[in-house]
Order: sequence, then C-alpha cells, then structure tokens
Amino acid sequence: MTLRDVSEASGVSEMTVSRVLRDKGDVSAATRAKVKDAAKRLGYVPNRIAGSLASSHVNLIAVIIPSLKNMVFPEVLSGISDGLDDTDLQPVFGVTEYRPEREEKVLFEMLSWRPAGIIIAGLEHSDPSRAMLAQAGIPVVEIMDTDGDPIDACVGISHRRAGREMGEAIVAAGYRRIGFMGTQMPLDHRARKRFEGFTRTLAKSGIEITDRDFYAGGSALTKGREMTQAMLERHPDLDFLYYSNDMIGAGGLMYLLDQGVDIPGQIGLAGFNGVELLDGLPRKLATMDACRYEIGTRAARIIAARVLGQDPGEERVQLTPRIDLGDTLIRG
Amino acid sequence: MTLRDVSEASGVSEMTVSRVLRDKGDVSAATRAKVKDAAKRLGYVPNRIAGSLASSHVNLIAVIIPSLKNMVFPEVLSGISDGLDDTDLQPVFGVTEYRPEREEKVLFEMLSWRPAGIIIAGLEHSDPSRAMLAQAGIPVVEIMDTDGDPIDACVGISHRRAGREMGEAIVAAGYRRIGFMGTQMPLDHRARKRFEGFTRTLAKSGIEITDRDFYAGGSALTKGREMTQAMLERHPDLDFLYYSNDMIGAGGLMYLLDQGVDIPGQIGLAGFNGVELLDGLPRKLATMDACRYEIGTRAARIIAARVLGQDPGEERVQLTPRIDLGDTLIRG
DNA sequence: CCTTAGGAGGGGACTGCTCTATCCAGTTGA
DNA sequence: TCAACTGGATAGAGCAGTCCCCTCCTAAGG
Repeated sequence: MTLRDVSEASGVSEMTVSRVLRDKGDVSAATRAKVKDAAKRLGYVPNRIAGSLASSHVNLIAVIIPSLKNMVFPEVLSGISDGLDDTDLQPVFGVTEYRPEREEKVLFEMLSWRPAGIIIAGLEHSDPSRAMLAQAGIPVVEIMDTDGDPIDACVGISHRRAGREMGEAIVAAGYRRIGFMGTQMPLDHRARKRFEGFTRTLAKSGIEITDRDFYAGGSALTKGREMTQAMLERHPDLDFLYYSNDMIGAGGLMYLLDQGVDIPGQIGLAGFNGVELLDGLPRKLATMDACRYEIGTRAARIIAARVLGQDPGEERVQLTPRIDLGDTLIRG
Repeated sequence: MTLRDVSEASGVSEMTVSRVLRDKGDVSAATRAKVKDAAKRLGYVPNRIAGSLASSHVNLIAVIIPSLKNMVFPEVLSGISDGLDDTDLQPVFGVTEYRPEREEKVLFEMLSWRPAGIIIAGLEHSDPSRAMLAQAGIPVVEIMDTDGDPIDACVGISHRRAGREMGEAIVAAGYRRIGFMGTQMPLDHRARKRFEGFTRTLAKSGIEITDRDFYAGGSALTKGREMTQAMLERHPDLDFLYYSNDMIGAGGLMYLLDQGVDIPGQIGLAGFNGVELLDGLPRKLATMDACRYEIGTRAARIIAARVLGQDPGEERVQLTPRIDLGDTLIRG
C-alpha cells in the first residue's frame, strides 16, 4: 500500500497524492476530494520512513529518562507531551535505568532515527554519550538538574540548592540531631547533590549528620517504615529525619504516627519532590517541589521553538523549587 | 555522515562497511577492525530510516496506553520493556488519555513508522482504529482486558470476573449495605466492566448498591477521603465501601482510621490493583492484583515470538488476578 | 607440480517510498 | 496577445540493504 496505489485508485499522479496528503502546494478542491476519498477507502497510511528519508525531516523528539517506576518521570513526560501538543512533534521515550551504558545504548538507538531534538535527564553523561549529543547537530535540552555544564540548553532546578534550603529550614527550626535516609543509587546524581548541599549547609552551622541509611528495591513506603524504626533504635535521640524522597518519608511518617511520636515537636520530618500523594496523609510531610511538570513543558517549548526556527528565549532555565513546611517541620 | 564517509575513511566499499556494522556476512578481522575504527573515529551513527526503508524491517514495537499518570501503566511498560530485552525489538510508547480520537491519531502516527508489532490497551476501539489494526498486517496484542473479541492476540484479566469475585467475597463476609466509589471515566471500559460484574453479583444475592459516587481529577488520596466522608454522611449505615482503585481506597481508609471507625468490623473496604503502596499503610487494604507486570511481559513475548517467526504459544491469555483480603475485609 | 573446486572476502547495481526541485500545459485577465 | 498563475507531471535524491557477481587464496586430487 503506497502512494502509487492511491494515485492509481484516484487517477492522478503520485506527486499530487503526496501534496494532498501533506496539505502542501496547490491542488484543486475536486482533485483533493478524490484523493482523500481514495486514501480513506484504501486505508492508506503514509510511510514516514520513506517520507523522512526523502525530506530529511523527522518529527520525533527523543526523550531519555532514568526510570518509569518513580512517578517523577511520568510527570515530566506529561509536561513534555503537553508542551509539544500544538506542534506536530512527537515525543519518543527511552529508559536508562540509571545506567550509563544503557544510556549510551538508548541514545545511540534514538539518534539512529535522526530525531529533530533530544530531551535528556541529567547533566552527567559518559564521554561517548556527550560526544554523540554534541555531534548530533540537533537541539539538546538537559533537564531536571542545573548544577553543572549543559551541552546545549538546560531546564531544571539546582539540587544542591534544594538540599541547602531544606538544611537551612531545619537548622532554623532548631533541630540538631539529624538522620538522613535515601536510595542506594550512586548513579542518581540529583539525590547525591541534594545530599551534598544538605550536609554542607549543616556543616556551616557546625552540625554533622548523626546517622544515614540507604535502601534499594522494595516498596518505598514499607522501606520508609523499616528504616525509620531501625534508625531510631540506633539513635533514639534523633530529632529530625530527612528523606531523599517523599515516599520513604511518608512511610516514616506513618511509622512515627503509629508509635505516637509527637511530630514535629519531638521529631521533625522532611522529604523531597512534592508528590501529590502527600495531600491525603494524616499529617502533611514537609517537602520541596521539584517542578516536574513545568520542567517538561519548558523543555518542550525550547525544543519546539528551536526546531521550528523560532526564538526559544531563555535556554538555561533554572526553576525555583518551593519549600513546603507542611505539618512536620516547626516554623523556625 | 553516511556509510560513504565511513567507507572513504576506511578505504573499503560501502557494502563492506554495512556488513561490518551489522555483523553480517564474512569480513576479515583486519577489515572489520579498520572499519570499526573509522566509524568510531567519525562518530558515525547509522541511519535507521534509510536502513529500514531498504530492508523493510523495522525493529519498533508500538505500545499504546491510555495514560501515564496512573502507576498501572508504567508497570505494564516495564514488563514490556523487560520482555523485549533479549531481542533487538524496541518499544515506542503512545498515550491516548482515554480518548478514542486520540487513540486513532496516535495509532495512525505509529503505523506510519511501520512498526513490527503493536501492543495496545483494551479491546474497545473505534471502527477506524480497528480497521487500521486489522489491515496493518503485523501482530497485534490487546492487553489488560479479556472481556470481548480481540482482533488478534490478547493478554489480560477479566475485569467482569474481578468485580464478580470481589462481590462474592464481600457478600460471603456478610456485608449488605454497600457503597461504590470510582473515577468519572465513561471511557475507562475496564473500570466499567468491574463495576458491572460487581453489581450483577450483588444482584444475585438480592443486594443493590446503596450509593455510588464518581470523581474526576485531583489527588486520588484526598478525593478518597472527601468522597468517603460525603458518602457516609449521606448513608451512615453503610457497612462496606468498594473503590475502583487502590489510591482512593487508601484515602478512604485513612479517613476512617482518623475517625476511629472499626475496620473491618463496622465498615469493610476494598480497592483494586494491588499497588505496592498499600504495603506501607497502617492497615492493609483488601484488593485484587491486576497482574500488570506479567501482562507486559507476556504480551512482549507473544510479539517477539511472532516477529521472529517462532511459535508464540497461547495467544489468548487470560491471567487470574489474586484477591487479597488484607485487613479490611472480614474472611467470610 | 599443476589443476580445479570451493569458500572467504569484498564489490556493483539496483531497490524501497516519498519528497524536492523543476518543468509543462492550460487558464485567466489585462 | 502575452504575462502570471494554477494544477499537475517528471526526474532525481535520500541512505542503507538485498541480490548477485567477481577475485583470490587454499586445499585436495591427479
């Protein structure tokens, strides 16, 4: 089923059929109708592979993210999808599982389809990946993070600063014996940067983290409970627990409520991400919004503008995450 | 940057370069090394658009799902991704937002890339969509649901049966005044089928739903709280609440625990999906596993086998969801 | 020692399907 | 009558794969 079939069925040249289907060039209304009718009758679906090869235009935007298991990324994808909605650009997703070698592979695969642009999470990439991104000759937007040197454009928040601000709020509130719980992911650079920003800020006030723990796999809520229990058994005198994400934070919160602990009096809590989930918990966990959806839309707008040859405006966008003290952090 | 550039840089024909890069045909180790070296030095990324056009082989599997906002689908995607992992097939995702006209558009877009197979959620499609699927001439696997006539292959669970079994468990446990809460989505056929199976089963025992309510948008957990409160104000004598998904069910559970209601003595609760989240709640919500991950892997295996010309085995797979009574449904 | 078969290594020509660029014929209007 | 369009056709390009062919070397047979 090709242009030829449609052209034969409608009695005009392939050229004319192509023009009708792409709404380009001048074709009389009568011919147009004839062609469209034939195409519909035959169930013709244009072959974009041939089309893209001929025109060297591809309407795909490659989107590379670490994971789908964490709700953070689907939200970014929604933003991208919405930001691209009024263009004919189409996002295509690839998942790296936080592994650099996977990232390389996924990137290579994606580039082999000659997309019109790339949106990729993070600023840390292997040398081959950076080389591919730089050489591709298409707009590249690195998202989520702004602590580092972008290859091209960039939209995100500063995770160092996010960690710092939370640290400041905690110190200001008077907490001093602080425990940290996070995910066991050396390759999650954003979590690492938050942690660094956090500890560095505490250090300025002469405070050192009392305990820390990392987990891998399993239900985040359950892990949050277990880790919190274990940490408090090790250090019953902790007065604050900072979690690297809201899910384990929520688990910790549930555990402490079960135990009848006074929150935020005896122990304060904070997470990160601002997940919607928190709104329904008995006590609202302090957190920090990661601007996920907006990151998606802004990145998409930059890509769209660049691809369509318009002015993309600001190309290094640093969004400001809002801290939300919720009910689990005393106002300092 | 094309095969020609690599061929010129390495001093062999384009043909030989192509063979080296695809690991096909006999090429001496020396030549192979020379070519690979040149390709790497130039940062050559093969053009799959041209490759696919030439070979009429595309390694893409189109995956069409209603939404990314519900964790159900990312889990299915993980399954698909894992199921395809040992092949060179690559999933490509499209999202319909539960809208048939979006589905048509997404399907058309995807088919225009001539994928090797399609995995699509649900059995209900518009006539044009069905026509496209049937005419595409590639394996089609409809997933999530088995209540209906698949176009080709099919992997899922029976949502009617899921509703029925939950209804039976509730009746067996002795509950009689039952309320239902769900999402306001006429186009979520699976939720509808569960509801039908549920009410029909109750009817057999002479029970009619006492109240029902539907919501749209907003945080599911919060909505669950609000709807539960509202429904109990309307009907304080309800003794069971069935939620169409675990998130609103969890919200309801939180509300009732806050209120000090005896669960499951005074009021029983059940949700649907078996989301991981439930494991960390103070009380485990009764639910039913939707086999999300397995649906993904099975669908992927069928597609892979068909595409590779192997025996796909069973092509109409009905999985059996396990009911989990948790702590919120008296054992009947 | 020569012949010959066979295989390994590599090249040439053409193809896939659509789009771009260019060109032509017919029409319209001044 | 000629210029300016309009509707439509023809030719060629885009890049890598398939099919088929050729060359050269090795090894076995006579």
